[in-house]
Amino acid sequence: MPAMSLPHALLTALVERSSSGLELSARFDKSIGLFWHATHQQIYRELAYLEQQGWVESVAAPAARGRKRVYRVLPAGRRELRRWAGEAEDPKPSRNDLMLRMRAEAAVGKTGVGGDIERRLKIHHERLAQYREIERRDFSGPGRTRENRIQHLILLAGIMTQQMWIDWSEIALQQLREADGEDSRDSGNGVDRP
Amino acid sequence: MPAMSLPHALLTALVERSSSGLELSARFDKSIGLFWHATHQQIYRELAYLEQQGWVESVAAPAARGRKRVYRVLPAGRRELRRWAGEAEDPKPSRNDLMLRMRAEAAVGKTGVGGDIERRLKIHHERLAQYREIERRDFSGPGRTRENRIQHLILLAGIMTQQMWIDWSEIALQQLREADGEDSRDSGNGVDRP
DNA sequence: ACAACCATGTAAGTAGTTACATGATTTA
DNA sequence: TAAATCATGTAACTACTTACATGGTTGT
Repeated sequence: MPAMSLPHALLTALVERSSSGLELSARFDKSIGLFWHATHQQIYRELAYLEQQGWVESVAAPAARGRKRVYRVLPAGRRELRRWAGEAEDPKPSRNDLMLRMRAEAAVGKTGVGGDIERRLKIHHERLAQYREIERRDFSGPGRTRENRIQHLILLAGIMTQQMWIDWSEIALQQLREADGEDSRDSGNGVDRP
Repeated sequence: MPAMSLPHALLTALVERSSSGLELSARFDKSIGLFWHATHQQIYRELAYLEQQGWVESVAAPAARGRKRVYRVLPAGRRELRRWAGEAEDPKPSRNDLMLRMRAEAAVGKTGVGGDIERRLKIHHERLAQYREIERRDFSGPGRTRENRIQHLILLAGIMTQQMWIDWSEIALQQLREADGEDSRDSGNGVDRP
């Protein structure tokens, strides 16, 4: 059986709250968006699939505008979600194009990849600040329910990921500066590996 | 213009050493494999594309078996690789299905996701040990060339990633055990956030 | 001559992205 | 009544995966 992550991610979001496609699309980026992304086109396609499987039902939104439809999870959908969540799967090597560019730089010489690392460093700092703010807002009191703890753990994974790339970027920039410096003069600075 | 990461990853691997498709496929997993994966089917397809672009040329392997062809990067390929490596691109939120399953567990109750975290913890430990071994073998002397430093940085990113998931997994398992414990009795253990 | 393996591929399907189309409601 | 924006979709494409096919070489 294939992985089918996206349909189950949507099922989860709909268990948390029944929504229309566009509402889902907006909520998706803010919550699950830390570790998965989907465009609205994909979401509409998958919603049709969920309904065809009998996992959700949809009704035209009452007293609402246009063609809006609200999707609601059915018991069969909850069962399916529980089944899927218990499945085991190996962690996939995450694709990272920066690492490919690094390797290309190693192979063919200076290409300016350092500039991109600086750009990304800023982005990771911004995201970290955002996540810390969410943590302060939603997970600082003694909320202690199982659900609350798990959601905090997911956010924590996001925080740790951003922090890791910040640490790595700073080491990388320092190493690249040093390598460039040694080309001209001044070799022998104290450099320690992390 | 699309990202086109895979063709450029292959170009990089071929700059490092001219190879046949199957050799590439094997080398790929060991080096670039930390941050990208590709099946041999994909690789053959992309090799045909690289040749069609005039970035590589291939010759029937001399004194070799069967239909084996060896691919070699042309000057235009090097130029293209340098151009691509200097491009800027935002870090993509890495897709992580475990985080989806966590969120599903938060939404519909206990599903046994903890068992999978334990399984993954072992896998991350194994990978970390492997990477540390590579580090010891290939990057422990004072190799100090720019190329050597960059390749070490890529490996370092792999090491830091594994370490991060080990740290996270241990926190997560502890939190899940606590949440389960508090359901029955014994609430109030000293728990600190990292 | 047969098994094991080296080497390259085709076909079909799943997943994700980009560009564009369409109509309905609200706001200026 | 025009612009903005809400809401849902289609079409075409790129990227990746899984299953299978085919022929050549080496070892027994």
